[in-house]
Amino acid sequence: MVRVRFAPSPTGFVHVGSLRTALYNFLFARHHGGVNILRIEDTDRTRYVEGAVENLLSTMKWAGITFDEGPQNPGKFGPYVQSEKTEEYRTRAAELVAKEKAYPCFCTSERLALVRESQQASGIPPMYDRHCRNLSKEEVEKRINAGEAHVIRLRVPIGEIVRFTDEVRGDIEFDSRTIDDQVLLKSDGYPTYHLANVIDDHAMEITHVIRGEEWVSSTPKHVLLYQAFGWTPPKFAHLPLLLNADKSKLSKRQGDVAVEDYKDKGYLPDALVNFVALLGWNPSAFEEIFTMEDLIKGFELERVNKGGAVFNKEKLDWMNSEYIRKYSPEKLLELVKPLVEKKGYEVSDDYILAVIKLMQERARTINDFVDFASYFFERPTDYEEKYKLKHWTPEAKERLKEVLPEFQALDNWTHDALEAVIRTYAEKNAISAGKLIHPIRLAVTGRGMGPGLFELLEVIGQNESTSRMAHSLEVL
RNA sequence: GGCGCGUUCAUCUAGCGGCUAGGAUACCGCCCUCUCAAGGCGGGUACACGGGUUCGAUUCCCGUACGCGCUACCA
Repeated sequence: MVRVRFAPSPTGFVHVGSLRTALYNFLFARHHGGVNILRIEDTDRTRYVEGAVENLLSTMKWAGITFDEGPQNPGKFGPYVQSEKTEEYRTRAAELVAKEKAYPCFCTSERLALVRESQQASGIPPMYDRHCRNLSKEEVEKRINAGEAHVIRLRVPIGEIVRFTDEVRGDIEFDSRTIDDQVLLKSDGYPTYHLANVIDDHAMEITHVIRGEEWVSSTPKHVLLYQAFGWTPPKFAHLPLLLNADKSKLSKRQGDVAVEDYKDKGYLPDALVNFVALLGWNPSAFEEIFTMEDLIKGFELERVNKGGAVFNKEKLDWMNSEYIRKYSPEKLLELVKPLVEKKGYEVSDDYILAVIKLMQERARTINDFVDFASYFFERPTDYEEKYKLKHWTPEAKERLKEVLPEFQALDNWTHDALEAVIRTYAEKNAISAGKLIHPIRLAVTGRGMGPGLFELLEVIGQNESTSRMAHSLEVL
């Protein structure tokens, strides 16, 4: 039975890279009919952020990623929050000390800093100098009894090659002399990631550890821990990193990295999930739009790429617009309506629906429906300069002045009727219809692009449209 | 610096010894057209480099270069 876990630290927002890791775990579990587990790794009390867990939960729900076991729905392997089981980590650490696989270390952070400094100065790789590795039992006991602060470190064996097989990268090996005597239990009594992670993965019977590439270097430490405990390690799969445009690890400094940012900007969960799924993995040579079911069906660890993937926002935009086009107007209404209300526009659902139908093919995000197309909801306050220069000529103004009464007098305000008015006028005056269409678009929307003018006028309505035209003739 | 991982168009990728190296996004033309978008048609751009192995390497092996990750009592 496949059992995988997503194990984030509640330190704030959910990174899109974390979203992908969570997604791959989810897809893998579902593909194999296995169990997807959520575990909160909150062993660093200094980085804990209030509300982060709630935010995580709602983000996962938004993205459509579900968990079979976790803090919200505990299975029999709980607790699923690491800070709730510190006692066990301490017991386990003591067990390793008793087996001489780990040892107490009394070095102060000041001494550690000094050691590191001098190592770096002389060009030696900065590692713990194992100062406390061979303290006598008596001395250790004495100092502990005296209440001296200490940590527990892993006693890394000397002269061994530590190997593991990565499901996406193949065999990887490390010389144990390059592995630090890692701290397992901090002086505050909390475990480090390495200890807690190994204990929990074993306790929760995790079969596959699917996580980001940044963990490759610490995997030998984990392998050593499994050995020290006498446990069989799970399989490891390290995912390629998500990258900035400059190929560095995707970071906040260079753009949006929080899933919440994308949500707020009007991206659909389906689109973001689809997009992020394809960063590092591809089920097909031709298709690119996949439902969650498609993704589950096609997901294979073997097809995961090794190289990092640049998070290419333009492609996300394209994918998002694909989804917007695919959705029904009614479904979009549910998403657009809250935005309309937030802006304080008072319009009917039917009105919003009409706007959606005109904008659906043009919108890249849900926010476009109210931002980009704001002229459906309020009179434009500024007019696109370039377009104005080109189309708002004295001649155009004269012609608009001439046809305006016809618009005002029109008794069936439909796009057909509107088109007839404009085309007839154009024909009569031997000008192209565009000579009238462009200035009117500018007068009514302030913009140089958008849906067809007749449809647009029909939606905006006779009163509002004609009043905007009259207004423009005065101010422009 | 040390260790590890990686490298096909600008970007995401297909390719698992023999292909005119395919698709998508972006970009550029043309068509459609009231603008934009969509759609249709077309276009340019890639196997990091050097050695092997082989009848034949994008594909296998070894180097080099470059990039990235890790190098905390953070995860």
